[in-house]
This record gives sequence, structure tokens and C-alpha cells, in this order.
Amino acid sequence: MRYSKQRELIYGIIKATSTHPTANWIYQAAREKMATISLGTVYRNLDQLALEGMIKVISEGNIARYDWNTVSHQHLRCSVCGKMSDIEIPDRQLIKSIKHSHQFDVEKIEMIFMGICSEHN
Amino acid sequence: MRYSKQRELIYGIIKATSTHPTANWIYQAAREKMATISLGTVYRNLDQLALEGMIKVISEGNIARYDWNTVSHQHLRCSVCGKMSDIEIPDRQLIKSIKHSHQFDVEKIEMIFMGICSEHN
DNA sequence: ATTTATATAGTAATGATTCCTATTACTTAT
DNA sequence: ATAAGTAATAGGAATCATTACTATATAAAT
Ligand SMILES: [Mn+2]
Ligand SMILES: [Mn+2]
Ligand SMILES: [Zn+2]
Ligand SMILES: [Zn+2]
Repeated sequence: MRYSKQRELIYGIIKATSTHPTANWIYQAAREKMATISLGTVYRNLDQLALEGMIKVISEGNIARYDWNTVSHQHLRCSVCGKMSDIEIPDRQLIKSIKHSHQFDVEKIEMIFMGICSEHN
Repeated sequence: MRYSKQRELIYGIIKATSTHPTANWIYQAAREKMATISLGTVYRNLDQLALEGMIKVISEGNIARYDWNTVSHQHLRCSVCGKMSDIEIPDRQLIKSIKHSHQFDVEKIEMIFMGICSEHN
């Protein structure tokens, strides 16, 4: 993967937000810094960054979201304001018990907790 | 929600499989019994059945899947064969601890454990 | 049987994502 | 510094899942 200023811009935009943005959100933000950047470039770079493990893809729901936080964590999503926030769920024991009960080797976990956040209850 | 033989057919198809089928899979199966059924009808009925709580929607990934099993459970997905199987994860304690640590009221949980199933490791 | 309203088939539209291709621009070697 | 080789880009077309539209059909109530 060789350098490009488009990728640097895209990665910078992701690192600067905690909103778990969509590809289109990132594209709009990128256009403000580089008017000619294309949506295809955004998608391609998001895929590459994810492949390199520099960002994570959250694929729950019909629109993919992207996350600069690559350490193991899960998400809370508020059904009122739509905000998605991080939560750490210890999963060592869980992975072990799934291995024992189902002979299934867990490699990746995606959890979404939907409900009402602290600002809306 | 008034009776229609299309909905009865669709619901029957979902109840008869454990594959967590997509809308298109259900559509293809339905066409074999009722040649003129339309994809729009399948989607509309899936939405209605979900609204009535008769089926569950699994919205991880870019394609929605449907589940006749409406009791609280989660899913394992094998990255080799693609099979999606059920797993029960006790969540009472988890919901309670999220309430305490994040003041977040969990209403719905969606967990996907990706990895290798017992037939492929 | 008549009325009323919901459901359907068929098709068009939408929205997210992927694919295609000529051009551009990093990178390495000369 | 120049050239060659190749990965990356812009822009647009194509794809795929899902939703919207609308005239017709059919369940349900009277
Ligand atoms: Mn996160
Ligand atoms: Mn299930
Ligand atoms: Zn909220
Ligand atoms: Zn498998």
C-alpha cells in the first residue's frame, strides 16, 4: 500500500471523530479539504485501511460505519439520538465457553446494544 | 393485519428452515409454491411479521436475514461454510451492568460471533 | 351482495456499494 | 533530474438490496 494524500486525509478524518461515521459522512468531510476526491476513493481506502487493521468496520444495520478504535470493544446505540458509543465487554470467558459448548472458534465478535442512552432517559 | 395466503406461505417457509434466510431466498422458495408472488410482497410481509413480533430480523451485514425463533438468542457465523446457528447467551447480568456503568437502558441485543464452526476446524 | 379498506403484482425509484477505465502520481532505478 | 513501472485516483456506470408507487384484487364487515 503506497502513500496517497487521499488516504492520509481519510484516515485523519476518521481519527478525529468519535461518531462512528459512515462512508458518505467521511466523503462529505473529505470534500471540504479536497474538492475533487471521489466517493469510490473513499470506499477503496476504507477497505484498505480495514484490511491493514488500521480501522474497524461496524457492519450492523444497512449502512457500514467506520471506527479508528481498533482495540476490542463493542457498541451501544441510542434509539432516540442515534449516537453510537463504545463499551468494553470482557470476552475471554465467553469465547472459551463457546469453544466448549459449540466447538466453535470465535475470531471476531460484533455486539450492538440498542436502547436509550443516559441523556434520553 | 388481515389474512392473505401470501403471508401464510411466507411465514410457513420461514418456520420450516433453520438457515436464517434472506428475503431473496424466501422469495425464491415462495415462487415455487405461488408463481406470481412478488418480491415486494415478500418484503412487506416480512416487515409486518417482524412488527407483530412473529419473526425476528437479523440486520448484521449488508443483507437482512429473518428468523422464526423469537426468543432471546444470538448467532454464530462460520466464515468457511457461511452457516449461521443459534446460541443462547445469558444477558440479564450484562444488561444490569450496562445500566450501572453507562446509565444506558438496553432494549435489544444483537451479537454475532464470527469464526470457524465445528465442521470446519 | 355491497361496501370499505387492506393486500397484491408489477414496475419504477432509491441508496449503498462495487466495478470499470483512462489518467495521474508515487516510487525506484537510471 | 528523467524515465519507467505500477499502484492510486476521478468520474461515471453498474449492481444489489430495499422501498415506493399504483392500478387491480381480495378479505372482511354490514
Ligand atoms: Mn467504537
Ligand atoms: Mn436464530
Ligand atoms: Zn441518546
Ligand atoms: Zn462451517
